[in-house]
Amino acid sequence: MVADELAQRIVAAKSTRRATKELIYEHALHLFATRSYARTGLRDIAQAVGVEVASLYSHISGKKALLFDLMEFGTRDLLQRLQAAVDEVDSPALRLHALVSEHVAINCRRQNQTLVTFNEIRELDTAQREVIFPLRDQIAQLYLDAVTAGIDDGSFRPVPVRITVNGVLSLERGVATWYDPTGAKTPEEVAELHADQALRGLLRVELLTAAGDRTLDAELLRDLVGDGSGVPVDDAE
Amino acid sequence: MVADELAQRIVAAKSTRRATKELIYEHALHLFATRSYARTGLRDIAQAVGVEVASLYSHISGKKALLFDLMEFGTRDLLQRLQAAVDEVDSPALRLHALVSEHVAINCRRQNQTLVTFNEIRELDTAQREVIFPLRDQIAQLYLDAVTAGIDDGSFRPVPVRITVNGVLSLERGVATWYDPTGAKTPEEVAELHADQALRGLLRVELLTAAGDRTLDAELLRDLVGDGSGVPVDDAE
DNA sequence: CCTACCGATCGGTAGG
DNA sequence: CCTACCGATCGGTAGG
Repeated sequence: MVADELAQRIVAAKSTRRATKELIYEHALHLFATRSYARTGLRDIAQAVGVEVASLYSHISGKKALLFDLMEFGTRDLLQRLQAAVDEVDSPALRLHALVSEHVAINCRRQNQTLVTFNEIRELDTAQREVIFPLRDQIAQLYLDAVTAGIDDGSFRPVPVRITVNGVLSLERGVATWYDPTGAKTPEEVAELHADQALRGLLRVELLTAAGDRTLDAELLRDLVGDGSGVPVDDAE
Repeated sequence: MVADELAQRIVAAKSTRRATKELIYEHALHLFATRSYARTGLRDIAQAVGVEVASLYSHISGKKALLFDLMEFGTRDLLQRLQAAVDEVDSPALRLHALVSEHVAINCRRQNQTLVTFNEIRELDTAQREVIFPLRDQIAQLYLDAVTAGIDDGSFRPVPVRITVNGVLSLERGVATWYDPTGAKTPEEVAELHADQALRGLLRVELLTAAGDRTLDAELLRDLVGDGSGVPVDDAE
């Protein structure tokens, strides 16, 4: 090939550089989620994007780094959204409700992200996992804090905190495995259902009695436990 | 090698044939669970067992068939145990309680089995999956029946059945990812906690009011909803 | 971004 | 159950 042709190619490459990099990450996420990381070759990703394998290396440093980037971005983003969801919520019950409904909705909307993040963690090397695990711990801590505070202020039963939180997190992850975006339920509806279910397992019975069989949404919860700025209302209804 | 030596080897092989086959399945399950199917080579399994790769083929027909056998056995065994657990239980609430506590205890005791069964399903080919999926469907059906019957007889709230069951099954699977057999809780304790949590999310509030904050074990449930052989006791306590 | 290519690994087989 | 070996695939690189 003559020099001009090469120059031309490089110019063309640069003008679509950002788009190509995004395409790589998009298709990689999709393939990793549906076929698994191990069963997805760089050749599959290159083909989906429409380039040769060697060309991938102007955008990524390797297959494992590609997986790591996807997992790190997804986990960081999730943490930030959950932190934002509980940011100015004082009442523990309302905080847990916000965590569960936000988390479930995210796991519905970004199924592939969730699936890859949890199915492929073993593929990372130790150094990479040492970045992801603290992020996960921070997410779990939001839940641990909410449940602990809820027990302390008397809105939750005195459950074993760690196991309960593990249960809630498992429930949320599971959503990514079965949620059907073409089905009847919206992410928000699934979120509300799971939040209701989780809260009912935790709230003290006196509060549940006041709620009856109505859905435990944020508004009803605020009536039941107060908004954290004053005395809990335990004779609502 | 002379004929005598070969004969000797074959005799030695036959006398430990059963033991070797079991060793292969044991080590394969352990390696698949900890390192994943894709990252486990037949060489790893052979080394763990203490034979050469080629020798594996007198016991198994291939790597994928080995995975399939493990998954099929585990799933069939689980189905049978769950069926036995609900066999002569009439009350829907008691049936769900039996399902959850038996299932959670099994997933604690056989973590590797559970992890492999759910993490590696994508590695099977279509024909193999067509054996496993109906078994899973039968397991899910036990839950669907219990929840539906519980709504019909008035012990459960009118929840969306499918989503609720998906939630319970996710919760149970999750146990295999975090349960620590060297930790403080026995499988039975974890089982009882999760069964309590699940039942509280489902029972109608009048029944919960009668239960108060006591653990919803089988005995208490029988008092609350009856044993299915008579009229539900809804004014217990 | 492409052509051409490589070393390593892997599941599996032949034959005894 | 072992020795010896193979074809296929894969992540990745050199060089333009």
